[in-house]
Amino acid sequence: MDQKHALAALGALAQETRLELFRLLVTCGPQGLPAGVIAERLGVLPSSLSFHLQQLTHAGLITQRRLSRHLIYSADYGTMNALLAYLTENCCGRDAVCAPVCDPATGCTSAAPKTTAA
Amino acid sequence: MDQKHALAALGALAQETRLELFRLLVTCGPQGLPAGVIAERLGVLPSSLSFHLQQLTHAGLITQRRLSRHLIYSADYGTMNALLAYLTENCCGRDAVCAPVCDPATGCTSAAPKTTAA
DNA sequence: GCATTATTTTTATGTTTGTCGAATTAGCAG
DNA sequence: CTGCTAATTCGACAAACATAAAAATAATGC
Repeated sequence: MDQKHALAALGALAQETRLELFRLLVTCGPQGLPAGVIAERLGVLPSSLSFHLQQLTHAGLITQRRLSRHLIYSADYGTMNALLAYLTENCCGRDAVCAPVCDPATGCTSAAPKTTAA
Repeated sequence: MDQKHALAALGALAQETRLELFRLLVTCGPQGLPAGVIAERLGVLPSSLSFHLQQLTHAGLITQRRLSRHLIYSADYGTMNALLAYLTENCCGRDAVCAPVCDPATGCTSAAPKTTAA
């Protein structure tokens, strides 16, 4: 992740509706939610939601897929992890990065795997 | 961290100068840097820098202390960690939080210690 | 007290951003 | 093709934001 992408991601998250929306999708995992359900849950007009979904999508924080008439949105954990890594890069003057790794496949583990060595 | 504070932090970071500034301070550790040095390094006018320092301070991402005539700014790792935790809360539908822990005292370790020692 | 350096506050301006309602595209069923 | 639902795009307006120059505050040393 470079500065440009980090700024896009941070800018996308720095808004009430979008932050709620992203956190909602984060808890839903790769399964995601259709736009209509999201609009209802957040209590936001469809046109507004569409605007915010676009911002998050453009920032790479969420992805879209179609299921019949519905558009399903889900969080992009890769971008999320990259953003966290960018923010914590070289923290405390070290070469290390104290970033988490949220991987829905492995069940949301932190940076250091407990048993399986890389 | 609640939504209000998270929004303040994200909004503060969602700006080129401030993101650079924060990352600079993150790499400097608790020691921090005086405002003048930061202004020179980032190539921004003192008045602009002051504005951005205020935004970051108000968001709780950095702290200020005086050293003679200089005002020294340093990153607030506690707020940073809280923000990362907020973003990753209940990820993948679990109760867990895959948040990192950046602690300058212990050397910026991730949630799980890097070596075998617990 | 007065000059000097370090930093902040103020004021003004141009740009970006969020919201809402209406119109539009997209897919599906009869 | 017509109707129906799901979601997006468009257009206009108010609000929030970043920037720069100038004035003001704060601490230090003579």
